[in-house]
Amino acid sequence: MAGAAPARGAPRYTRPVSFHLYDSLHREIVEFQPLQPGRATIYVCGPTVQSAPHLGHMRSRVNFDVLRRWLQHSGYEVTLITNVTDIDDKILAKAEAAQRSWWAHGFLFENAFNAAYRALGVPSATYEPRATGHIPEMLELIASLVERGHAYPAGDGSGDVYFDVQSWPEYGALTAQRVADMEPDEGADLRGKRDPRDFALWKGHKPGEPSTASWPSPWGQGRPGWHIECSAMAGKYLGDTFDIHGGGLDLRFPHHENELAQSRAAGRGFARYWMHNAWVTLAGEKMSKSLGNTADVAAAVAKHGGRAVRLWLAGPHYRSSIELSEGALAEAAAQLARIDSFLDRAAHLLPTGGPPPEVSLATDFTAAMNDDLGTPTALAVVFRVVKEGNLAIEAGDVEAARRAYVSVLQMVQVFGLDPAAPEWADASTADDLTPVVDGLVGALLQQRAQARARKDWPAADAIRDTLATLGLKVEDTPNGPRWSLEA
RNA sequence: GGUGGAGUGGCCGAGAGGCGAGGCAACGGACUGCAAAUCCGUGUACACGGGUUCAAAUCCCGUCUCCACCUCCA
Repeated sequence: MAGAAPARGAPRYTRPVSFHLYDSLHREIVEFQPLQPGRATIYVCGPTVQSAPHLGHMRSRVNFDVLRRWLQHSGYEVTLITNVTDIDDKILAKAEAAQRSWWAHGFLFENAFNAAYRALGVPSATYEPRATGHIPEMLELIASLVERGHAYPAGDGSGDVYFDVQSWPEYGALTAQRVADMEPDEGADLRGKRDPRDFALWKGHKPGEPSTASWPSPWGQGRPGWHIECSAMAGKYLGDTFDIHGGGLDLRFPHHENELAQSRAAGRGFARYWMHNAWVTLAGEKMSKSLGNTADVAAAVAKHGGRAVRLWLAGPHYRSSIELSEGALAEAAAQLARIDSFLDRAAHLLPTGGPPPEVSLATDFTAAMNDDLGTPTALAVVFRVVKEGNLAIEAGDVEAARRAYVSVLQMVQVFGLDPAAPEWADASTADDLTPVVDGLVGALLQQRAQARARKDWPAADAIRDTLATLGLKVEDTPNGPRWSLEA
């Protein structure tokens, strides 16, 4: 559990009736009180589209998707913005190495990220703005900072513009650091900075860089720095002040610290709450591009299924790091199979055409989710109701089984794991073939039934084994045999 | 040097002073032609050493080990 935020201790409350979250700026669990009643505005930092997504990237997106779903389920109208950083040093460098234009390179990986999100059942955000589409908003913000004395053009004529860290006393607030204590960049080239900790708002165009990667500005041709992008886009789509800013814990410094400083120095309220998810580790170390210990999303999805990978990501608490292993993914798949198995069994009990029973969300599930997205406890509630439902089925209590079915379905929807939800439609590509397969399997199962009727067990088992080798699982139930596709 | 976390049974993973979250695996049982699924039962876990307390995994002190951020990173 390395990497989690401070203890969730001290002042506790029992059974929060409204959403509470751990605000990483103030380092405590607080009640979520939106700027506008009934509305929640959220900005989550998206990827720099420089290379292929890995499982670590997915953690943030899945967790904030669960947050979005939970707030929606709680009655909020949620506006979620996730940006695409489609211009930066690495994109330029990697595009050149790959002999592609920087925008083609960026779009290639933007698509790859989107495909990965879809594979894990994460729908689009409300808007997903690209940095390059918001240069005017960034220039406006930079101009405002220069005007207020918090930014200055570099002294070396490079055309860079820097944020003046010393001019902003609150700098370091998000990460509880004092500027003086920060590790000095030893021997670093100041490049016209007043202080080595000053960061670039605007980067002057350099010879050799593609001219298409530069835009005119009052300080000359150039392109935006990374941090200013998020401030500008958050401001454009959510306003000067919005509710929640999210992202991975590793973005806290410098990215979020810088966003916070420059936005507030420009007179904006910016985010009212900050949420940071912990990361995915591999052999105890953080998964990251620079370490090279990344794991491919597509491979995990192909092996275990997107829903299992999603459950693996969403099951543990978002502020705990999670270790990637085959065993952990397989276990998530097993957990999912238990839930699905119940849903499958209980679905048959629902009256066709009639309205499903009205069931309110389990109160302890609600309490767990309201307590800073307590997904582990919430998941335990899911399993409890699954068991209750299974017992009801065994006891022939159809009404109780139906209620459990609806209850589990509701909870699973909050996790984004409803097997019937549209985001998983692609996963079951067998759908249009199902009638055909059903007919063929049905014919075989009839033969098996005949064999069983004359107690010809070897023949019956042979049919079952044949189907098993094709990936079809046959189970005998009191209501006759059922078959399903093995995951 | 500064900042912030983590160490829980075979495994994963919650909890945060007093009834062993939950899941996976394992073993026994019920059901089944055999399975599968399901249900029932089986565990005396909280890094180490002290301390506080009627009671400590949870609070305090100390120790060890691990991870992260301060440079691009979800």
